[in-house]
Amino acid sequence: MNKMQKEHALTKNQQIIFDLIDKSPEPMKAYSILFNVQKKGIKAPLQVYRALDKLVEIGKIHKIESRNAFIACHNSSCQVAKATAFSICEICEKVTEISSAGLSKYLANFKDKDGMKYSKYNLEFFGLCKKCRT
Amino acid sequence: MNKMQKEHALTKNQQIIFDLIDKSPEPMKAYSILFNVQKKGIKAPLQVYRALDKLVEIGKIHKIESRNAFIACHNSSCQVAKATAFSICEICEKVTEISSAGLSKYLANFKDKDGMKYSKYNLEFFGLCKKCRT
DNA sequence: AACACTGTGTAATAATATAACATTAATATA
DNA sequence: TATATTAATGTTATATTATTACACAGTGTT
Repeated sequence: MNKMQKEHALTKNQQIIFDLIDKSPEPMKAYSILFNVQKKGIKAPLQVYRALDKLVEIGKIHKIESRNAFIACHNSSCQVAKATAFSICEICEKVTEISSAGLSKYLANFKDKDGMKYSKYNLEFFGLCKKCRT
Repeated sequence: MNKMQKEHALTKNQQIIFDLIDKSPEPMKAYSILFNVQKKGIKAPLQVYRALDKLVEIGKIHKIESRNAFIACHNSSCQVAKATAFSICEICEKVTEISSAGLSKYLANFKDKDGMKYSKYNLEFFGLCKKCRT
């Protein structure tokens, strides 16, 4: 734990929404989040989207782009959301964050034809999970 | 050209929409497509989405998930949309399809912790393009 | 105090995508 | 040829996802 890397204190709305996503076994969609936090006083879509934007920015959650849904980061080293990879089951829609040193190293070092390197990426793998394969 | 691999004949709507996307120097969004083809008799969003779905399915176009936009496939070998990679400039939004044998081989062979292999994936790299870097 | 910055609350609306139903065209097979 | 089947179309309405615009509150500076 680096003291310089101050733990980002969440605001009330951010904390409520992060807790909900973090508890969820599956990615949550914005309006489903909204529905679930209305009893806590968060009434409008914008309140949800603002918290989501911030949580994504600081790397506490990730957006699954192909599903328009959000998942808590389970990659402890992930302070900033800049290099993400997921596996997605096309039947049950289970999503798992992939943390593979080899993969992240390969992608972080990947250069395109012009020799350009990219520090930020998002990768989504699709297939069938163990359960759904049987 | 394999005779068994019949060239998919596009229907009228599919052809109109493919031509438009193919001509476009940048990814196009569904409602922008709709606006542009209304003079050709395509009047409703659903007509556009149906054509887009089919075109994606047969690999003639790809969806840029992080942008909700569509780009024509420029990877001649891409008969089916199952393994895609793009670079996206965060300033000018220029999108380029990456065709790297090394990358696609690496990803096609990637196994997660459970030994699971995925035949389908989508990868989006973010950064600054040449022009925007200067 | 004045200012900048971040977050909040609220209403309205924009942008993206699908459901449901009726019809027509294309393909296949009896 | 007839008929069954599948894929595509046309249309209306609606669902889902996300942002704009504006007013205000808290915190930390200068």
